[in-house]
Amino acid sequence: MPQNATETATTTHLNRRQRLILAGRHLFAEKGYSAAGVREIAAEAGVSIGLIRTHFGSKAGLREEIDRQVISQIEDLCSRASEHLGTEALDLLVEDAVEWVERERDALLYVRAALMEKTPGSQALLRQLLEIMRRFVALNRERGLLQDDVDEDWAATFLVIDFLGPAVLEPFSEAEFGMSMYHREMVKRRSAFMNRVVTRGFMKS
Amino acid sequence: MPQNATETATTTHLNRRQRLILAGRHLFAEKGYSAAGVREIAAEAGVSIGLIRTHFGSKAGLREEIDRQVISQIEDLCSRASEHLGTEALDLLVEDAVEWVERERDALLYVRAALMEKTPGSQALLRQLLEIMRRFVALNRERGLLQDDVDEDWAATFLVIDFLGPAVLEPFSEAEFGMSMYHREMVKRRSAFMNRVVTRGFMKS
DNA sequence: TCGTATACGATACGATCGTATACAAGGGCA
DNA sequence: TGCCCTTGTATACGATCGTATCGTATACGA
Repeated sequence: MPQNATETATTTHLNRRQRLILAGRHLFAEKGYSAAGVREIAAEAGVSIGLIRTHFGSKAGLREEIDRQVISQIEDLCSRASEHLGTEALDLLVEDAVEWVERERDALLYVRAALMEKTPGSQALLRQLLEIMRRFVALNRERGLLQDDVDEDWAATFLVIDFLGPAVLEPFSEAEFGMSMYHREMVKRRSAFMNRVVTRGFMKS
Repeated sequence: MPQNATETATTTHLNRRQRLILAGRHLFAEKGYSAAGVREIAAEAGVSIGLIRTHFGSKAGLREEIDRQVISQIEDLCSRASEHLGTEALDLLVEDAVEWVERERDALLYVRAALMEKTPGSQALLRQLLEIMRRFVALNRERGLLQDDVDEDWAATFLVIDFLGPAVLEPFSEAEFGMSMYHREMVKRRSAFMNRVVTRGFMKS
């Protein structure tokens, strides 16, 4: 039943399916997979429960589809930054990430929630982040932008943690810092600090 | 009904109550609050479901009690490190944390899970961590161990993220790194890397 | 225009959820 | 001894969970 006559069958299909994905992503991110019910998701999407079964087979199938879409977004997000080098690339990644978070806040919070529950999707997501950061570190070493005797594995892990950290803190950010971790002002300060840390540190030896 | 005649009423009480707390902590950490059922918790503790109501009023009450105990443990953990200065204190914190994780692995994973769900308990926990790191940074500044023009708020946040990061990655660690994040070898490398980062960074400017 | 496949909604089903109730055993005290 | 409070188990209750089923509406090819 198209909502208006101009919609074709195909767009209606995609719309309902996509509405379910967006609603699921939002509620999984907000309350966690277990706490978010299929009725709630269907209600938020404005469709009936049965559609989840039709399109995704089950609640778990819906999650898998959401995982695919979000992982794809992260790939796009990081591909641009990985073409650059040095702290400039990190700045670029932060910049893109901020733009992405403003546009798709639910996707970020979904990543956060997914990492909390150990699923094949979250494992894939983390592996991908690690891979990206490892390539970044290796590339910088080849170009001589790395200091001597750096533990490259840990450098990559460090970058992953630094990327995920703000997302983990985000739900508490308003209460603790008075604004989102991805607020312009916050990002500017964080970016400046991290830039300094990776090049000079902040403590005397 | 004591399980054996040598147990007094009091120790039986404490044992059953504490067994519920330990089982709840374990299952909340493993599957998340929503996915862990009261029957499952009671079964793991080896008591009947009704005891949760008797001792904690409800499932939520049980969580609050677990929160209190875990927060108290974190307090103890950090109090020793906060009496020291410089990178030495960080090493000390890492050392204590490792010993604590080996002893109370569930507690760490519970912290991780609690941070994923935004509850009063998790908010309190994060606030406490931030407070500890802020004091640490301020103390180091007073003693002249901080470099000039450091954004102290972000330095504290950075330390919190660095403290929580390994816990967040822990469930994936075996698959990605072949060992726990808190394995001796892992800790040694991480400690060395972080020590270097906070004093010199790892990239050329 | 008819036939068929698909999209969709309404509703029913069985399982499991957290909680409430009923009741038993034992300790402390009058 | 009689009473009460605590600790504890067993079980029942209503709600909600995810899923299955079925009827119908729509789209599209012959």
